[in-house]
Amino acid sequence: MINITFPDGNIKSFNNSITGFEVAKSISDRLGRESIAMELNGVIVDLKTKIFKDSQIKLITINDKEGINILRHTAAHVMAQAITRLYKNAKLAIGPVIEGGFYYDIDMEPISESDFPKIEAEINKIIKEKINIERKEIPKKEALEFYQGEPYKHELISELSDGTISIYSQAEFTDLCRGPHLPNTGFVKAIKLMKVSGAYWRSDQTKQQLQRIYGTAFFSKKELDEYLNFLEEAKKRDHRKIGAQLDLFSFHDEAAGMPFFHPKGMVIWNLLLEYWRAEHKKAGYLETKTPILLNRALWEKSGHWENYRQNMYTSVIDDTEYAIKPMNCPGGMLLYGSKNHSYKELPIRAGEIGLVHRHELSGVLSGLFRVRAFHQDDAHIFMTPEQIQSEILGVLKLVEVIYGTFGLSFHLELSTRPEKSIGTDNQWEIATEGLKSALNVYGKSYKINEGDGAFYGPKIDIHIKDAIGRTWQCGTIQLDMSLPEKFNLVYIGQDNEKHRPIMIHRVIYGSIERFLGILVEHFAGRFPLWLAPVQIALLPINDELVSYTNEIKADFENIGLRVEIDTRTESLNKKIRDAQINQIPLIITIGQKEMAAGSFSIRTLDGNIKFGVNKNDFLNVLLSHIKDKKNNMDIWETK
RNA sequence: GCCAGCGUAGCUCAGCCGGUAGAGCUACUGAUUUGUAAUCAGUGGGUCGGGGGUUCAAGUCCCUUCGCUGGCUCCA
Repeated sequence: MINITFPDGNIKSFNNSITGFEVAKSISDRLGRESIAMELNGVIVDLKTKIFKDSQIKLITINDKEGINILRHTAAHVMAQAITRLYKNAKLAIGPVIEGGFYYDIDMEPISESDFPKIEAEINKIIKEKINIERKEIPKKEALEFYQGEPYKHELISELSDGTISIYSQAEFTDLCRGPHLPNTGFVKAIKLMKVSGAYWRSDQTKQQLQRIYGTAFFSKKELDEYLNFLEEAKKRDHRKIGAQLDLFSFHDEAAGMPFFHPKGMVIWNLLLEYWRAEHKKAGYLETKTPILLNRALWEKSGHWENYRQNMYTSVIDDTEYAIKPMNCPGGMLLYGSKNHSYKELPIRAGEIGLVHRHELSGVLSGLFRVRAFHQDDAHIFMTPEQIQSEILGVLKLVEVIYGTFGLSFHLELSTRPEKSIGTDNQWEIATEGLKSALNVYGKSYKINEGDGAFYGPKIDIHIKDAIGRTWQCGTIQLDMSLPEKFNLVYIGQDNEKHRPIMIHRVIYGSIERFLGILVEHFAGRFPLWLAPVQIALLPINDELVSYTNEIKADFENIGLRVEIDTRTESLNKKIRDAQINQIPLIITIGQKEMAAGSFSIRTLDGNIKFGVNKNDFLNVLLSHIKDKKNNMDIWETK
């Protein structure tokens, strides 16, 4: 007899070599049906694993978080099985679980999404068959022999340490796998192939290109549908689509990856910068501007010519080579170096809305999210080592204020020294500790990415979370120990000696283009009043009211509101519809009643209408809503 | 840059096995003067992404090039 301890502390006795499944069934039929794996003494294993000694177990059911990864892992096997049935020459590489689903890299003839129905039909057949999934452990030697005809598996196994190797079989299909897996294929209730793309074996361009087939799987059709709805929702928010609909920006073949901003897009752009400037001024920043085109000698000095050359646009002018800046920092270094600095001046916080160009690979361009020309809301802070902590804290506080205004929450990640890096151990120590202590004082928990820092210094990355839960890295704070050295930047200390300043690069919006794109998706095109390109649509209900409505328009414009009047000879319904489609937050219809009473009927984007609103009451509410940069669309809400 | 898919009017899309391009919306014109999500009628608008080829004939087939989409890779 052995004793099994459950998470709630209960202990039950069972016969030796009982399996997890039998334990589950002994508790309840339902648990027997819904359990798919178990945590045995802290390790997640198959439900069929036999238990030989007193153990702690936690059953994992289809309702547990761990369950979904096991499911998707099995789903990847089921997909691979279906493909090997349909494509006899297919050679399997790897098939991991990823966020939102799984993929399998397979060496096979190129396929397209039109092949999916056929594969899915085979997958569903395998699921219906409820094929038992068996784990076997065999010596490495035997595994190598078994996978003689599968070059990728063979390579993977040969790299494993000697000893036994686990393989999983379901009917004629066997795959090298650590596991665990579902008890049988019938547990995969809802599976869908998502997309296919090329991927290199081991991500190496010189190696064989494989077909990477993506899929996702859930324990129920309902969850799958919910997930597909989420993707649908994300698609609806696509800034490329909304940007065109709302006439914010466009792209043209003549300048691939370089956005053109339309007047309405520029309204948002300018408001973002206006706000940025106001907050930075409060935080003690100065604003600077450096040229876009700088000669080769500068880029050689900064190291970009050597390290970043393939991303830089270059040109020859009067026999001299020039490069269009991909980063603002070298220009910023020249600015600092253009005069002497005393320790009394430090910290110097020099902001720059800098236009940079980077020649990104054609395949990676994507709307405003990945462009070849963009503006960074850059700033270089020059300081003494003692000021690191307070300066980092200052940036974090600014980040909090600015993101908060848009209703974006965020989390922090610290990246430390990578293998390939410059600088001394001591410098890295000071810099990394400086960042850490600032983060600790700031008090928000953060994630550490060991070895993920820039070659010139450690950094803090700031990831924001949008309205539908997606995260985006926007802000970053990078300590740079290299550039001040290369440009021989100094300040005169209290000791009357020259000292090397510590420098940080930091951005908050990151790329203004990209941040604007994120905001489009975050708000789904429904910008809060303070940001809306057009805040109010004025709709006279007939031609006789046009001149009175124009007077109101002039009044509104005089107090700084952005207003459009719709004088087309269309029905009121049509005008309302168009204003709503254009996401104009407030629609004011002007009829004889309003003109007589001097009041407004105000319709908001949610379709609610308030009739007979007093003009001054309305303006008071409206102006304070805008001034406070409120995110809620309901201007009548007081908080 | 690599793989796959796509590119027809300002927008969304149709166009079969090759036979010489079509709808809705938009724009414009006219009528209608509208009370909270599409009034009616008419007119205009396309070197079918560019170049080359096959063919009596190419939006349709082939090659090439540019761009877009999804990935890979890169970047961080």
